Amino acid sequence: MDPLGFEHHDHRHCVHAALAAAEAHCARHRLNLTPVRRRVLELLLEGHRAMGAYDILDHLRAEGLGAQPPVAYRALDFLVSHGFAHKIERLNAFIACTHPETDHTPAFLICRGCNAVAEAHAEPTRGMLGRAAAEAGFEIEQAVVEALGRCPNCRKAEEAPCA
Amino acid sequence: MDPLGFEHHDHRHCVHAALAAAEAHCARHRLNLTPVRRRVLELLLEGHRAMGAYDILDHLRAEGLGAQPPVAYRALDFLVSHGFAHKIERLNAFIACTHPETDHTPAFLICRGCNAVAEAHAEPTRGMLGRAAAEAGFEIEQAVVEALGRCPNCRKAEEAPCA
DNA sequence: ACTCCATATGTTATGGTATAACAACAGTTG
DNA sequence: CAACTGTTGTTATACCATAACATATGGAGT
Repeated sequence: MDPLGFEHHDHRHCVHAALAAAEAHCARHRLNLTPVRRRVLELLLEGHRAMGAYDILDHLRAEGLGAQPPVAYRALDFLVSHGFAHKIERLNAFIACTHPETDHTPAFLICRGCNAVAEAHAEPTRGMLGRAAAEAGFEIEQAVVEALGRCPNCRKAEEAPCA
Repeated sequence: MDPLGFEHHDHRHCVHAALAAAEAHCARHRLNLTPVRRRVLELLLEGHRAMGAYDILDHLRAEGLGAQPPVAYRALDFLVSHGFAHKIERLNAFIACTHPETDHTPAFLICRGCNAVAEAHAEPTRGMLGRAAAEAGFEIEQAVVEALGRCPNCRKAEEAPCA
């Protein structure tokens, strides 16, 4: 397990840092990072991959933080709507944001081998799509950009099947 | 109802033309455009918008063409895998392709006012996303590009609330 | 004609994702 | 304290999708 940038890194550290950043952000913006919401963000950060709402719910249940789907979905809605997490439409799953604070339109690279997800940056209002939208008189408010393919690790594994 | 390019057009004609084109393509490529598959494509073309699998299924049922979900899903799988239709991940719905034959990576403009969907063309392997993927060593095989926003008609309606 | 095989359809059952609707409670503001 | 806002808890249900197996249908080869 070493997704996101498809590289290894100090995971323990990044979880804590992201959590602290989220807390600071919420304090600054008068947002209520309740125990459930905080824990869901932590779970997403720890998992460091796309997780289904019911995966999350299983953890919450085990910890006595809520037993019904709406509990998980509400926490996820909060995180997504404030930019702490994103939904991967293609997977019906959620993932912690790797650069919150930064105003960004996320794009995802989803590996079909290991399901790792890396977050990149897109500018949907530019390029061909932006031009097409402008021509059609369409106002883009939000965009889902998800590329499916194979991450470097899985490509390597396929070329050199030494396992 | 006048989606796709967000403009009015001779709908009757485009349904027939698209259906004829699909038939020709299937004949040429030895694909089996069975009654169910043909009818599902026709429904998508007639509806001219994103339709859920169960919407489709309701029609099929009413026409005695199949009563269970797999019937609809299988026909949709066929159409999608041969490029006659696309799945809109964001809506969990399907839409007829507006330019089959052409080899293309579809991108969609989805209006949150009227749910109309226009199909544009994207080149995910270029631009920022392509660069990010190349840097990460990620090989893009397929891409989902879906922009949400407001179509010209709904924008107009909002500015001049004369209804 | 008959068997074999591939493809397509039919059906049952189930699994996975998501939300509506309402009840209860906490904090805070006037 | 009363009214309000926001959060959580719970029930119930709706919606989306597929696994698994049974049944047909239509060639290809003999």
